[in-house]
Amino acid sequence: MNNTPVTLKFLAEKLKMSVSTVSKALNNYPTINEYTKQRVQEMARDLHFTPNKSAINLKERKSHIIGIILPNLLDHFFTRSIYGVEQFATQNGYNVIISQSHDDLKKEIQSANMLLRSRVDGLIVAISKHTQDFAHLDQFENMGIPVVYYARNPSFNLSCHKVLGNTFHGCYQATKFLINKGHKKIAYLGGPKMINFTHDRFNGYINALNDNQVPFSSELVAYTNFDKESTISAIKNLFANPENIPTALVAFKETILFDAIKYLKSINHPNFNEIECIGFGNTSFIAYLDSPPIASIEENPESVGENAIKLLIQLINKEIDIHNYQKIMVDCKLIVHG
Amino acid sequence: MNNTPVTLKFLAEKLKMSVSTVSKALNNYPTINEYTKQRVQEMARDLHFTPNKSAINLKERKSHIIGIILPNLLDHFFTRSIYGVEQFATQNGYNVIISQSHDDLKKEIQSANMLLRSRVDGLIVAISKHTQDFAHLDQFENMGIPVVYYARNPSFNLSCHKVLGNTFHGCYQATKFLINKGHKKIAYLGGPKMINFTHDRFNGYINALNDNQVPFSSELVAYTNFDKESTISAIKNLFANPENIPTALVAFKETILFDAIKYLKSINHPNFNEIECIGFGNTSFIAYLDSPPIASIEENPESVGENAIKLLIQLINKEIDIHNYQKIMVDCKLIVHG
DNA sequence: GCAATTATTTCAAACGTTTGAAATGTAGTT
DNA sequence: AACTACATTTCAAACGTTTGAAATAATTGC
Repeated sequence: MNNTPVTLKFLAEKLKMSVSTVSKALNNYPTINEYTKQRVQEMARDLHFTPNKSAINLKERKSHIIGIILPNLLDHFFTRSIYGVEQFATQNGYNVIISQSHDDLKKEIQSANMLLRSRVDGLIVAISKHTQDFAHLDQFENMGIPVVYYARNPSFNLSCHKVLGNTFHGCYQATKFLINKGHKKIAYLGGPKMINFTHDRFNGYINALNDNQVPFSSELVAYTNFDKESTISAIKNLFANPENIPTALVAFKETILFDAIKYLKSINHPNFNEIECIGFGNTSFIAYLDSPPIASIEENPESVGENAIKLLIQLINKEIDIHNYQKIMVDCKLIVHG
Repeated sequence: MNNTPVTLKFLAEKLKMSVSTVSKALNNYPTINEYTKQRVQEMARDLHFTPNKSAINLKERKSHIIGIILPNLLDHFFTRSIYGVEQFATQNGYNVIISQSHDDLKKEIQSANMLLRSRVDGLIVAISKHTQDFAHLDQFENMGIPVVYYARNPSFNLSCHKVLGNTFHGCYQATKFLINKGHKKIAYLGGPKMINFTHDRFNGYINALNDNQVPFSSELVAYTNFDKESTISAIKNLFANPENIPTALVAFKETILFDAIKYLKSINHPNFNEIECIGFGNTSFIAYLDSPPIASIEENPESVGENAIKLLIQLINKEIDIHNYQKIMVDCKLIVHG
């Protein structure tokens, strides 16, 4: 039980030398005598000296902390993205503080202010569904703290750094895959219209249809807010016209397919066995479904996270100018199951 | 673009008063004149003054950071537990740094050292599967930093603070529920034997059998390491003796039931439809399974996290002596589906 | 043996805040 | 006018580190 904390001063007194010698010895300054260094380092080891981060932070005017604001840790996209961030951050001497907004703007503002008070050296943020005003995030750049937007596209904010999945291309690939399998009636089940990706993905879908001379039908497009009721009502619409029943389905998100498939099964839809589905996600759980999607659009969240942190660190180190706004697109990959 | 950071000194110069007056005005000292306070607070607001946390931390000899080491963010138990921690930590002015060990002892040691260097004010840890030596965690207590073990029981470490699910009782309840439904042949599918909970849960199972005069058969007990192969081989053992086929199954973890159920279905087991399963977990996914478990043992991870952080903060505030080791058990709840 | 180098150590200020003690200002009392 | 009693502000040190400049010690050359 050591009451006196082991500081440089403490070591210096023990060794009967000055604080600066001790500091320089530990930091391996060339002007310090080898023998002195040895003595200091030995003593530091024996007494379990750990430099006080707060003091260093104060001196260096850095916190060595990177903040992440994201909607939710229950969504595997985000937890997987953290892997990419964490690893590279740690390697570069940064700690990561994660704050969840729960897709609530108020909570996002709170998180931002909290991280600002903590004087993070940089911020990575996946904005909430409802973020249209960016004042709480702009504060950071105004103070010279770089911000990288990732995973969700802040389209209202033109001047910012972004790392996004190439969701257009992912949806294009999926649609093309279905076309190649012979499908002519492919439905698109989008997410909430206020999420930009909904439209990017829709464009991927449309382009794939056009490029392959498959006629587009507006009856084959519907949107859901992710909740079960909304998904079922969208599905009802897609299957409303008996003259125009889809045989395949591209969904904004794999998880909404679960509700969709379950519903179609529950009503014993006559064409149920023909319907082939693909969604964004690649959840490990689909292995357990009786009628699983035939493929998944893997978004590579780890890579999205890794790109975000790499860019952020370059910005922190001023290797890239903070106003030289970057946009990085991370490719998706179609994973065919079975 | 403000190059000069807005500090107390900066405000003081602008206002032509001393740094200490500014500081005290912002902290609402009673000795400061009301009018002065107003002027200072107004100026602070206008110039977006944010107190420098590093300086405060240095002064207060606190980091206002709480570390969490846990195996994995992909496991919903842990992500849910974070909800409980985060909320209460934030309310008390603490930031949380989460570090994943990936159930790897080396990584856990690294994380511990990293958090020690960051001089966290307290640590919450769910140990890795392989942690038997606690030197890297004992460091904290030796420096007077309290540690709360949670979610996973560090049975090799007798003197420590613990917050654990009452897993014995959870398993007891589940077994009893099955008995009440008329089952006589209830199997127990445990996790890896090196995890203590495996045995606690087994004891819950056994006690429920005994208390209700259901005979025990060692043929109805098997263990898995969580991976698919291991689970299937355990299931094969449980169903090996045609004279003694189980009609119900209590599993260490809901997710292993997925592999189990899938396997039984795949081999078209004759009694498949009779078999009723229960596991620890309560995953939202089970809603999408065709043959879902009939009930789940909800472990209340949020509550486990909340209890851990509350205890930790009491320890930090010295409301409880660091050597007065506490053990808190959080109840499970049986959730019957359908 | 003494100046000129060079090697090594120490000084002192700074980072931004807090806080008890000391100083100053103001008003009230006699 | 001198004194007390407050109200208010400022001083100064401290938290633990870093780092350029200054001081000191040791070594070399002549």
